[in-house]
Amino acid sequence: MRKFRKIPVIIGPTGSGKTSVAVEIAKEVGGEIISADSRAIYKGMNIGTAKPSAVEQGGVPHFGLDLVEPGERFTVADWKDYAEQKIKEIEARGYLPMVVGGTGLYVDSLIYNYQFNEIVQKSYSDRTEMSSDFVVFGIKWGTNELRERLWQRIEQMFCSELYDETCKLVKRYGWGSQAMKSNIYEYVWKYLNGEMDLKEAKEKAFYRDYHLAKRQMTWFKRNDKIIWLPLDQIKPAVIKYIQDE
RNA sequence: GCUGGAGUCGUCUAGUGGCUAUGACAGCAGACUGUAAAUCUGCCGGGGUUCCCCCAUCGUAGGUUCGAGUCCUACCUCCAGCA
Repeated sequence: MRKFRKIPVIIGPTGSGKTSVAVEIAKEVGGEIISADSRAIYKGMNIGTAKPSAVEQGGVPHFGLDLVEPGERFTVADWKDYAEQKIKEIEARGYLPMVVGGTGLYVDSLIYNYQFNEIVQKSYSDRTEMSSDFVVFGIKWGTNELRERLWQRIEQMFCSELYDETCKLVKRYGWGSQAMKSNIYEYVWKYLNGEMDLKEAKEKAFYRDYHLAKRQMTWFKRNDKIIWLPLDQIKPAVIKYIQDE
């Protein structure tokens, strides 16, 4: 059994290509993926959250998907406990845990070992050094390239499967939960109801995505230990890092 | 060609004689340790010594007025209707 010294973490804004590159790496090094994504935890939200499909998972075990129903309470603290548990389990089986996702708060709760015992307002400046158990790789894109990718993704997403998914979600959960309101489902629904034309719905969905990507980048900028690389250099860099250990 | 309507920031928009030209979207930057794809903040005509100061600005050019985005005249552009 091989013992890895550090757990690779792959982060990046939405639409940066985390999922596919992580799966490729996992296949080569015997990895299993823990998703750090606050939307992928919800059952029934698949296309609209760009959750990796069975095909996209490519046989690599994924954790952190479909944990709760929309509207159910699931906090950072819950996610941190879950992720730590999974890391132990995966390592016990002799595989490499990989943390992959764009929810900065989730990732930081793990790599900075946030304590949630008591509810105290803390800030970024209060936190301690990043844990040496992890190495963080960030997928870097130029503004225009990322915008183009996000737009392409929106164009592909708007299809009958997404419409079906939206209708099911609305019927089952309504609009009460934050999970529903925060997504592109709102615009899909308005389009389906004739409140927006297709162009407008896609535009709004795109802006929501892009704004999210910007906020994610603002968050990640605080961590100067992140190794930023273009998408096509992530895989070789991560594999080299693992093999050199 | 005639008649009517309209031209305000990248886009849409408020404004009908009075202090500093609204608001939204987009854009930029930032905060954020218990639902974070959430929530929240600043900038957003140009320049500077940036809690302040200077200059510019509502299609263009004039005019009326103490004072004009607002009223008047001409011209330009767009839209609608009539020819």
